[in-house]
Parts: sequence; C-alpha cells; structure tokens
Amino acid sequence: MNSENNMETTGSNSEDEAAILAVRRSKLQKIEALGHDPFGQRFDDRSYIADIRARLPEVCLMTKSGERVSMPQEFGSEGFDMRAWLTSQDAQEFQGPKVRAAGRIILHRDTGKLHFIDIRDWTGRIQLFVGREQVGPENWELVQCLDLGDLIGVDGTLRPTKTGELSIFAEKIHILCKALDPPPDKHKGLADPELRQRLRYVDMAYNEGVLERFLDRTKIVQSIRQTLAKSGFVEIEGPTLHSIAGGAAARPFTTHHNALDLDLFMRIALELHLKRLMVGGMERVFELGRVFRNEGISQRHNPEFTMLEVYQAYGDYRSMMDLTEKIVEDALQAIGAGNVVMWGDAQIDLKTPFARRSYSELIAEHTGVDPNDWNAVKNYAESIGIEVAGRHPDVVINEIFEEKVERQLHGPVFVIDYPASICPLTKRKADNPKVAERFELYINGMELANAYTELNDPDLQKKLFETQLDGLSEEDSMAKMDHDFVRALRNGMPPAGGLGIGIDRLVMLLTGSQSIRDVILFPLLRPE
RNA sequence: GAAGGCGUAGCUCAGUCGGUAGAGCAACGGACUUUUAAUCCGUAGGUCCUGGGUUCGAGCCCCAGCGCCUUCACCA
Repeated sequence: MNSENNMETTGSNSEDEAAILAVRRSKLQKIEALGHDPFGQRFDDRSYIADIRARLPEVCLMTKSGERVSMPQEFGSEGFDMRAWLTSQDAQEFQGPKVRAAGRIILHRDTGKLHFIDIRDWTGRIQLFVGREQVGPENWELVQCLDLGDLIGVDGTLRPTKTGELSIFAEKIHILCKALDPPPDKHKGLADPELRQRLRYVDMAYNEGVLERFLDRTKIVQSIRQTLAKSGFVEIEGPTLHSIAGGAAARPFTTHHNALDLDLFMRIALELHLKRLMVGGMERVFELGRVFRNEGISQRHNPEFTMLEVYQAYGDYRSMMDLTEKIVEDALQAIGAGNVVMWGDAQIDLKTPFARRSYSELIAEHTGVDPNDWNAVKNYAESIGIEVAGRHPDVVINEIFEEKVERQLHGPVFVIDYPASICPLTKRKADNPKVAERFELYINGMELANAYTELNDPDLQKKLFETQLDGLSEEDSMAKMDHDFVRALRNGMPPAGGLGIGIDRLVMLLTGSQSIRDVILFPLLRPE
C-alpha cells in the first residue's frame, strides 16, 4: 500500500499509476480549456434518479398514424423483447418528459459516435444515451474528457432505447466534478476488506449495496428514535468523559484533562447518568450514543460502538420486553424488510412476541443439571473443564450458561431471571432475592439486548458496589463504587425498567451483515 | 494476547519443480449511431509488503518484522 504522499507526488512508485493520474489531469486541463469548471458549480432543479424512473408512465410511443401508445406493462421486465414490440407497433418516435439528473459515472460504453454512460446517485442508477449528432460538438468535446468516477449532470429526455432500457437521451452534459483517482474494478469493486474500510468512500461509491446498507442503518436509528418518541420518551446527551467508568464490566479508555490535571475515562455505558436523571424526574428517558471499551476487536466488537439505553419510571423488565419487540418491529418496517431476515444461509423469524425462557430452565434443559443443586453443578462444571475452586456458584453457573446454552440460542428468545449475584444493578425478585429481574435477548447466539428491573435501594446498591465477586478483579467488575450514584439513589429513584440495545448488532441482524465492520462507517484501523 | 491463512500492475486475481513476471478490468491509440461487465485490433504499465539469510540464481525456501483476514481469549 502506498502512502498518501507517494500517491500524490512525483515519488509515485509506478509509471502506470503516474500515467493514469497524468491522463486524468490532462483531461482536467482540457475541460478548463473548453471553458468549464472541472470541479463544477451548484446544480439546481435536478431530480433523483429513482424519481426520474418513476416518470415512466409519461413516456409514450407515437405511431405513424399519430396515435400515442403508452409503454407496455412488461417493459423493463426480464423477458420483454423491445424490438419485437416496436415492430408490432408501426412506431414513429418516442416522447418523454424532459429531465435533469446528476450522479457519478459508474459504467461507460463507447461505440464511436455514441456513448452509453451509466450514472448513479443515492437513489439508483440510470443510463445516459449520448449521441454525437444529438448533443452537438461542444458537449461531444466534453464527453471525450469524461472518465469513470467523474460526477456529471445531464439534461435530456426520458425514453427507452431500441433494446428496451429506460435512458436519458442527453441534450446537455455538465461536468460537476472531475475525479482524479481512478475507481476500482468496475465489476468487482474493492474486494480487500482492509481497503474497503480504509477507503470507505470508495467502497460506498462503487461497491454494490454498501451505501444502501449504511442508509438502512440511518433508517433503523431514526425508527428507534421515532418509536421511543411516540411512547413518550425524551432523548438526552450524557457526558462521555467520566471520572468513574461504571455501568458495565469493561476496560475503559483513559484520557486526561490538562487544565484540571485530571485523569478521565471514556464512558463504557450510559446507565448511571440516565438513572440520575430519573431521580431528577425524567420519567421516560433514553440516550442513543457512542460508548468506548478498551478491548479486543473482532467480527462482533469494535472499540467504539453505539448503544441505546432506555429507562421507564414505574415500569419493570417486562415493560422493556414489550418495548424491545416494538423497536425491532418498527425498525424492520423502516427498512422495508419482512419478519424474516437472512443470516448467512439461515432464516431468522423475527415475528413478535419473542419466546421468553427462564435462565435456570434453559440450563436444566441444555445440561440436565439442576442449577440449584450446587453439588451437581460443581460436578458438571468440572466435567467440562470449568474451574470451580474458590469461585462464587453463580459465576460458575454463568460460565456453564455461556459455554453450553448461549450458542444454542438461535432465538429470538428473551432469557429471563438471572442469578442475582451477577447483576449488581438489578432489583431482586420480591419472592426470591437470589434471582434478579433481568433479561437478555439472544438472536442467533448473539446478545442483542440486556434489561433490568432497576435496583433503586441505595443501601443494597452500596453493598453490591462494595462486594467483590469471587474471581473478578475490580477492573472486570460491573460493581465499581460510585458514591455520587448511591447518593442519587438516596434521593429516591422510582422503580423502573431499563433496557440496553447494541445498535450495531441490531443493524447487523436486520441487514444480514456478518461483521460489525460492515455496519460501522469507519471502524478502528491501525494508521496507514 | 495465541494459532492458522493471506500480502504480486491503479483494481480483481493467476504464477507449476527455485531459472530473469502473467491475465481480466481500468488507462492510452484505432474501428464502430442502440450498448448492457459492449465488441474487435494495437500500446503501455511491476519496490512481487519490509529487512535479513540460504542458493550460481528467490515472487516461490528459511528467519525476523509490519499489515489484514479467520478462529480462540477478553467482551456487547
């Protein structure tokens, strides 16, 4: 990979590359010599290509007897034979609306005195028919200076070619921006995953479906905000710089404030500040924003990712299950997907309501061991190589869950009622203090959402912050002492349901993306 | 952090047994007024990731490093 400097200066390591760039620059000069600004100007009143295509009903064929024949239903479909249809019609000429479009040149077929140029905007692609006689010498000169990748505008008439492709028959071409770097392979695009991430703009501009996937991400996020707004939740912006990185078990990034000479942490969760706001009276509140965890990178992990956390006063974790289903339902609708999404070769049915299964029931089902029988659990754990000595029973049980149950949960399934000791921020069941009112939503073995009935007992919260779980270092524990948070609880926080959803993973699921890097615009990479 | 795989033209990829580097696309020149990844003829284009080593000779073998991918660990 060349450094950027090399690519731009005479230090270029390839004559080929230098030649390609030189050719494009010479065309740029020629465009200037023809009296055009090669980087273009404001271009008013153009229509989106999808909207132009939608004007097909305005296109018609004039017959020699002066009759107007509209395009047949089958026009544009696979088996439609345009030439046969034309000969059957006593055709004179086509008429169609005048249109103006703009976009990037993605394909170019030059047949001499005729160019076919495919342009693309963010709504679709369309073919331009550019004939030498039809556009005149000035436009023709300009067309000779165009390359794949250039941004152009066009004025022309919408009508089909003889071979049946709806096209814009160009009358005037406008150069809107000369591209100086050549595009990737016109058919395969960028294939190297590293290059696709580094040159995300190229990936989006040329690779099939990439731009659309990121637009889907935007639609999903918008839909979530709408769903929550409709249900009366307000969105807030909490601090991203924390002096105590709490609310989750994760290693934080550290940073430093110079004026205060203060070490700070990038937030790892949104939870504790949102709960403070519930103390303050925000009864339905959420934040949808970035959190940072200083941990490994994988197909499902990026150091910064987007998290939704929602809190509903006077609700509980069951309210959050209903809300989760609503969020998923609405998001599917927002991207025009049905209830069934593809995940690799597998189909996942996201029809609501999702199954609700208790944690201990699932353990018993998948292992044959009663989680309340410590001796049986111990024996089972040892038999599958999980260390038992000196560790809290619930930690051992949870390892069994992760090892034996989690992967089997193709879901969607709400796993409910977790062992209390691994849930330091969660209210216990009224009739059984060993069980916490928590659920996690699993789909395809992937944890998508996590929710609690929120613990609002300040004394118990303080105690749980002070209690170190066996086998967990302070760094790994979710229970990091936050005195101010305990003080907030002493002021009275309503009983509440709280929900967290990993937005990147939700987008992965809904768009069928196997890697988190396919749904994050600019994933973390080592510098070039 | 560990193991495995990969790194060759602007892009996508071949490269046999170790014997002086190949194709398609893109580019350049030419032909073509209805093409669909247009086609046809021709031309040009290389730090084979980097640095060492073995060898008469290394894209290929060995060692070290860098980067990416996959799996695992951590984690959501």
